[in-house]
Amino acid sequence: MAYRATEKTRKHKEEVQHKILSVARQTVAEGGFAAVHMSSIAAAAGLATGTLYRHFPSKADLMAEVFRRVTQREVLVMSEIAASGGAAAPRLTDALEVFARRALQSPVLAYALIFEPVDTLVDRERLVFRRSYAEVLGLIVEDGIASGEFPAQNTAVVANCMVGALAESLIGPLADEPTTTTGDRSADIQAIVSFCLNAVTGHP
Amino acid sequence: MAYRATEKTRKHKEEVQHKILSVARQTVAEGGFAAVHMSSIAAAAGLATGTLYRHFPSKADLMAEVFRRVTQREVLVMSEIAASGGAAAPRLTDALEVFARRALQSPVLAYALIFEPVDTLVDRERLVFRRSYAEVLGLIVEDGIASGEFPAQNTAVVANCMVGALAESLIGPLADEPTTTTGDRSADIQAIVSFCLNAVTGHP
DNA sequence: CCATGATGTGAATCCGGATTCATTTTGAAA
DNA sequence: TTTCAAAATGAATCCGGATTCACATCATGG
Repeated sequence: MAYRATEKTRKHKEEVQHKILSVARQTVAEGGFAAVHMSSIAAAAGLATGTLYRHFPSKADLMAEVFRRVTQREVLVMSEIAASGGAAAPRLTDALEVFARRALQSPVLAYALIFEPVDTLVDRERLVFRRSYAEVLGLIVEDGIASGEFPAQNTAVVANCMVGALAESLIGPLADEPTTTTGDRSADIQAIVSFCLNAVTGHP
Repeated sequence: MAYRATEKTRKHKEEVQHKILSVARQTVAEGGFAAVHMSSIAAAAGLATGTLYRHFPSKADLMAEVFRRVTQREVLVMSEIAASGGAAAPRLTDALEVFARRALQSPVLAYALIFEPVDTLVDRERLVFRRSYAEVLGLIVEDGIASGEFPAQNTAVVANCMVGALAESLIGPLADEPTTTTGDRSADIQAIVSFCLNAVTGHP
């Protein structure tokens, strides 16, 4: 026995992985998944192409990992808001608004996470991602129903509808190449939020 | 001068093009865009691969054309319903229901048209497609506002929200491999329709 | 029947980026 | 210092389907 992994080694390995993921994340945030190439990631991370494969079995896996990390953060932000106490309606409003504001803040990333075609592995993660959002929103709606704020309704479907409404109306338009200059977007946010609130609040 | 295109020739050319488009459409309907290969299209149409390129400059163009034709039909169906007379609310209901029913009738095609990643050219068409749907729905909402059935609202955003809600809640779930066996889907349709109607009808 | 250009053919080529792997470098222990 | 194994390297390879193209066939008008 003349070699054994040690603390230092392990730490270094972790750092490298982190570096790779970080560079990849940034690349995605700037140019979407389409802009990601193993060679450029390697270059930007100060590594050789082959080295990436010491840490990730394939580009698809790397992309999936990046996706997972970014979306986890996003969902966390929303779920924290959802978990805050108080009436359901304002919580729902807040949750929807956060989604919207964050999306408009980093449109490229938002587009990448919600719509951009990548590959099967990432698409699978995307499903999880969307479902997570739906779950968070669904929980709020359930609370509202329990407390009598909202009428009874199919929370699963309703939650999906809200996710779809947000995605389509906010990010869909971003699919056009040039990010349309805006500011009146905040008006859009209002419209979307009241759309969803009306829908959930219903009226007998 | 020893050759000139004639009626017969032109007709034949058209037939071949039609055949190609038809075969391609069917392939997409059965297996999505992923299942389309120039070679198999050619084989199924009884042609050589190269022949396809006599009629379409590239696979992307062929796909885009297929997409365009199929979606035109779809939008037409909905817009006819939208244009029928009567109050806005029932028209909106009908329009949404038609979308839903058709989507569930051919899930693979619906997924292909709404979500499946293909290529830039098709993605551009998809944008047009979605916008067309939104326009149709938006017109109904405008009618409703004009007639006092619905309160004033941002019709453009609202229309997008409805398209998103439909897409996400109906077709999103279809992204899972095995088309989940169903029947209770019609319950989902009801939930989606009332979601949208509540949203648009609002409540003072 | 001939000349001409359109149309059809399908095997060979192209393509661009992911992936591999023989080689070199580095770190650990003895 | 030496030896073993992990880690790094990056040029060469691989890949699979779109695309091309040299050649054959067909339709047209003379």
